[in-house]
Amino acid sequence: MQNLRNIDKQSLLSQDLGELLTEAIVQGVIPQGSKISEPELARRYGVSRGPLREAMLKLEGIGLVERIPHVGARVVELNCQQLLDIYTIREPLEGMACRLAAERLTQRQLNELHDLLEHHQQYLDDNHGEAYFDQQGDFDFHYRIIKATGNQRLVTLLCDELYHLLRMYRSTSARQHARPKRALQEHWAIWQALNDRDGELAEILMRRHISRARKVIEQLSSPDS
Amino acid sequence: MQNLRNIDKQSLLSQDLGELLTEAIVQGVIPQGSKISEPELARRYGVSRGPLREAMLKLEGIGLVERIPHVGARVVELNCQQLLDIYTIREPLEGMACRLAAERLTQRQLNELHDLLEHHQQYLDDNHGEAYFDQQGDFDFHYRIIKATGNQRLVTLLCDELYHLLRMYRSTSARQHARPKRALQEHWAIWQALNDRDGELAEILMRRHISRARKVIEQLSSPDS
DNA sequence: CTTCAAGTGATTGTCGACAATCTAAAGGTA
DNA sequence: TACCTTTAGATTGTCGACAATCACTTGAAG
Repeated sequence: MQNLRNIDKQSLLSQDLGELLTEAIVQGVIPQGSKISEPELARRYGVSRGPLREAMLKLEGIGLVERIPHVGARVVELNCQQLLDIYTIREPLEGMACRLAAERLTQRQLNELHDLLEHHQQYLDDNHGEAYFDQQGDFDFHYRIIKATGNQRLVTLLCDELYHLLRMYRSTSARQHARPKRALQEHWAIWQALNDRDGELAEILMRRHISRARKVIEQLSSPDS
Repeated sequence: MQNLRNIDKQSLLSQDLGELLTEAIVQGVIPQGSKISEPELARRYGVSRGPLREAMLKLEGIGLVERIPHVGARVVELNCQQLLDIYTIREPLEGMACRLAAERLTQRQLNELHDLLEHHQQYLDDNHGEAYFDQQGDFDFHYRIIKATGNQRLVTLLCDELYHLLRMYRSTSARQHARPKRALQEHWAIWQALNDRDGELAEILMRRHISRARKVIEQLSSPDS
């Protein structure tokens, strides 16, 4: 496990550690709510506590861990309310991203999006229950639209921060993406609007897409309706 | 300057340093684009490089400095495009915040908002050109609405991250808040909608409020219109 | 004069160690 | 038994030092 010492170019130990720990947390290898012991992790990865602490700082910034002074760091426990909060933020932001993307996506990017959806479609039609690719394809679609806005800060905010938490939730929650086919249909509709350069419609469709997903979570959290 | 060693309770050196440096950068004491030397700052504040590096990591997370491996950290240079990007993000987010706040603000909070605006109004009427308080009051208004949503992640995102950059811009750019009275009028209109529990209108007004401010910046960046 | 190479100085990244603080077990008292 | 104090252990926060890398000067060749 401790083959970290990358002879590679200028890769920083703290940076590599950050990515490694992010994956470990997101995929549930380090479970939610578990305490993170600096000496233990440092031994496990064969590094000093310095770079590890710096990596933890980064994870705290993303919101994957919570640190309490003189006590230590724990992996966050993502309850339903926090997840709903994330969707509340995503809805207007990604809606806006769609509107901008409708203006700025190149024809080549639109074609690539089309291929992505077809690829995704085929996977679902073949009835691979493989949640991994489904999730990958789902996120990829959203990522590309967000990046197409050209708003670097928006990209960082959504892709580098919030989406880690979503991936974590989907990895650790037993039920994975309750409605993959319906979601893909909605992606197709969004793509159509983008391809028509209809930003207004694309925004509405994306907002509904996220809003529907949010409602599914809402019902899970309060099944007394 | 180096009276950092707080005998206070459990204040972390890295944490205090982070807040201190944030203020220094936001207020322009450390100018935009300037290089940040770890040994120099460490000497100046009488601390080791460890906590200082951790503070820098935090600042990088906020977006106040940029770090390049093996080279060092620089204070970001906020060009107009990046500022526009921030407003692009704020518009839908704070609009949404207003809609939620219209439902969740208590009467007491609404009254406090009212007092805040009256206080602000008086300052402007007395023709204090004091940009500082104007800015303070402006931000306060937005802060309170955002916090009223109860969405902690939204609060962190806007108040703890994006708003530092705005404060930095207003402190360092010569022209400060070109239209304080007009902006206050818009705040009053928003308050009115909030007080009427008209979330839909409050959202629209807030979006326009931010959109107008964005247009002012847009014209500054490209005066050839 | 320009351009490239080597060398020097400073800065960054990483490490191990020590002090301050917290956690938990042991023991004593009501 | 319940509760508080003490104490031992471990963990976190901070420090100073060393190795790796970069920036800049010096010098030489074309």
